[in-house]
Amino acid sequence: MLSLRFIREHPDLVREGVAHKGDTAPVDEILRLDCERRELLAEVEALRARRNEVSQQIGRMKQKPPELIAEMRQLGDRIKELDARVDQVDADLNGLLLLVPNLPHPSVPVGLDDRDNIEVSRHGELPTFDFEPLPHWEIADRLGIADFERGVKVSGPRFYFLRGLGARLERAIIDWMLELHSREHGYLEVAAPYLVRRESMTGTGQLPKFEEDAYHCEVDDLFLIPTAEVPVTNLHRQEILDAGVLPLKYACYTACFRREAGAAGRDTRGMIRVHQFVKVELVKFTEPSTSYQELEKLLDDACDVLRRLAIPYRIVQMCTGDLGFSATMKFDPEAWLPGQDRYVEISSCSNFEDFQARRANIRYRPAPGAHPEFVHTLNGSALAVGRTLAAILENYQQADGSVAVPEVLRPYVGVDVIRGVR
RNA sequence: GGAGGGAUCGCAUAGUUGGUCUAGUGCGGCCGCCUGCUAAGCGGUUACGGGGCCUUAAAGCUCCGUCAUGGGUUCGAAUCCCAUUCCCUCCGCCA
Repeated sequence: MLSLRFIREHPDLVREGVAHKGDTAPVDEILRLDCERRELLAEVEALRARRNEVSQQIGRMKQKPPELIAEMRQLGDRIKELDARVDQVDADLNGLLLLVPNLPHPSVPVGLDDRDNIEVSRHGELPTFDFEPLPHWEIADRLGIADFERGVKVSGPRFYFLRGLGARLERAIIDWMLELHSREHGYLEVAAPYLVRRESMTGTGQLPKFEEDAYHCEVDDLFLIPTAEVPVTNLHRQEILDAGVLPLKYACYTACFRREAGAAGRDTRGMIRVHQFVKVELVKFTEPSTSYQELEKLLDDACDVLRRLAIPYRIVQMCTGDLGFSATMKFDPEAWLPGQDRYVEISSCSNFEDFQARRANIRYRPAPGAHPEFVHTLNGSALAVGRTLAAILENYQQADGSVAVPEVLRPYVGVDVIRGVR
C-alpha cells in the first residue's frame, strides 16, 4: 500500500497515478478520514495523558478521594467512546488504503490497456518450417504426451494430464531451470507451502481486491497460491532484515492455482490458460536504491532461460494501464509460438518498490542502529513451465510429428527426440 | 481429536499478593575514554508505531500506544478474568 503520509502530502500525484492505472480508488475519502482520525487522536490522547497523571497521583495518596475517582470514571467512559470512533475510522481507512494501487514509475508510458504496451526488443531467429506448424495441443495429443479430454473428465475445463515423456519433460524443465538459477544466477532455492493465510495474500496484494480469482478453502480460511510470489515474498513478513543480507534472491517452483474468473472464452485450448500450472518464480528483496538495476538483472535471468532453450522471444513493457495493481514497472518476455503464429507471455518481471513491503511489513536496517526502512520487492517468472513446454513443442516440432528435445534439456529428459507414447 | 505447559524491549532472563515498571539485569550492538595492537576495563547509549510542536529537511522536544492478539474488570493492568492465535511436550490418528 501507499503510505498515508505520502497520500496526505502529495494528493495530486496519487490521484494522477491512480488515474493512469485506470483505477478508481477513493483518494478523497481517504484524505477526509485521515483528517478525522488525527482530530480524534489529538482529543483522546490529551484525555489519556490526564488520566495517566491523575491515576499516578491517586496511587501515591493514602486516602483515595471518591470525587476524584468518580471524575476519572467519567473520563474513562469518554475515552472509551472516542477509542471506539478511532477504531472505526482506522478500520475504514485501512480498508480503503488496501484498495489503492501502487503508482506507476514516472518513466512508464501512459496507456489504457495492453494495446498501449511497448515492444522493447526482439531476440532470436523465428524458425521456418517446410510444413504447416501445429499448435502444441495437437502435437501433444498426437504424441500422446498430454491428455486434455481426461483432464476435463476428472477436474473440469482448463485441466489436463501429462503422460510419459510429456510428464518427464515438464519435470526436466523444472529441474533444469532451478539448477540454472541456483547454480549460475545466484538464487537460493526454496520449496514453499501451496496454501497460505489470508494475511499473506493481502501482503502481496492479491487481497482484498482480487479474492474472486483465488481458490479458497473456507473451513480453514486458507488460499491456494496463485503464484510462488505469495509464500516466498511473505517469507520475510514482519521482519527487519540486516542490510548486509540484501539483495536476497530466491528461486522457487510451485504449482499455481487460478480461477481465471473473467477469462471465459480466452485460450480455451491447450496449456496456455489453465487453472493449475507449474511455474519457477524468482523473488528478490533489495535496498530501494538498487531495485531497478535488480529488475533488469531479474528480467535478464528470465530471458536467459529462453536464450538457452533457443526459443525466439520479445520483451514487452507494460503501459500504466496494464501494470496491474501492485507493480510500478513491469516487463513481460513473450515466447514465439509458431503453431499459433503469435507471441505469448511466458514470464512477467515486476518491481513493486515498497508497496508489498509496506503491506507485509518487510523492512531492513540500512546501518547498525539506523531506523528500519521498507525493502523493495521484485519478482518474475523464469519461467512459466506449462507455457515453456508449449513453446518447446511448437518450436521444436518436426515434419514427422516428433519433437526434438532442446539441447540443454537432453541430459534431464534422457532422449533427444520425443516420439509417440501409447 | 484429547491432556498439559508456554509467549516480556536483537538474544537470554527478572517481574504474576494491580500503583515509583516512564519494564530491571546479563549478553550482543553502537559511541567515546583508555591502550603500541588485540583483549580486558571504564563511561554513555540501545525497540517499534502513531499524534502534536518546531523545521526547507534532518535533528530535537512532547504526548499516546505496544509486555503474542482481541475483549473485560479497575481511578489505574506485564500483573486479575474471558476468548483467540502461535509454539512446545505427551497421547491418538496419519503420508
